[in-house]
Amino acid sequence: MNVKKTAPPAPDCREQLIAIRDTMVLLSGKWKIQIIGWLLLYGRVRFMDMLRGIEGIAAKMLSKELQELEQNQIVVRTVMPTKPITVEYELTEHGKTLSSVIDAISTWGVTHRKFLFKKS
Amino acid sequence: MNVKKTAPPAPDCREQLIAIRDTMVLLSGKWKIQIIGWLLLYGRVRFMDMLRGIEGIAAKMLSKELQELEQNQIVVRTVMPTKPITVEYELTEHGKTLSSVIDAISTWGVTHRKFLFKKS
DNA sequence: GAAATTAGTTTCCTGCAGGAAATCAGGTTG
DNA sequence: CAACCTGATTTCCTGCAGGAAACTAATTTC
Repeated sequence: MNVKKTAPPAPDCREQLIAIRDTMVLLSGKWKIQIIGWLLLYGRVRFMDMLRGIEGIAAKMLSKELQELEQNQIVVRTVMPTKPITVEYELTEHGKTLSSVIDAISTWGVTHRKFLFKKS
Repeated sequence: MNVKKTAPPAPDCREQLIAIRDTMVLLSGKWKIQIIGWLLLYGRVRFMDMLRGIEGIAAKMLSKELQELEQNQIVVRTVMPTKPITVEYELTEHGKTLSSVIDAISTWGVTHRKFLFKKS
């Protein structure tokens, strides 16, 4: 009976795992992280610019994802009194704190690409 | 015609957005980030311990997600010559570099919780 | 030899995420 | 008034992600 026991689930670690799950629930959906990345890079952006810029996204999806982000206070929606009405989206102060997450993801993507390159 | 033009998609920003997408493809699936978080916290872990510890996951899912992570060289699988055979999983050196991402996600989750608390 | 444990695999089923296209509604242009 | 732009919303459809449960197979314990 000397099967190596791995560590039991410590309660303090649980919290971190819960925090991870909570975050991922907010960021769930195929497009949310890309949308936030876009907003971090460009600041205040019009709906149509995102629709054209984010490759492959459909209007319904963009609209829906933005609504969810707005509900979670990650994004603010502003209707502009322009000729054809335009709507601009930007990150809230709280939304901007997601830059740490997005940066980490983006940076790791570059790291990973280098890793694959070294191998081949 | 003084509609405020938002920034045009600059090619150098594109790269970052692609890196984000690449990372998220690797981490896609309901359980991968939680699994990696678990491995970061506990190091080398047996299959059954994860199955019991990660709340709600089914054997099929755990097996499948681990296989995908192994294919992407995030995780190593080791069969141990124990009495009932056991299999241990751990992060590769490359997999461990994901800690920057997981930490950011975990930390933000805590930040977000505080943010919600302040509001209420 | 029955029961249990480990690590899966297989099958079957379902919901919903997400895509395509049409529609709407307000405003401007020609 | 027809055409076009904006920012959606609605409908319809499909695939596949993911869950539950049963089964395999090797080894050990009782």
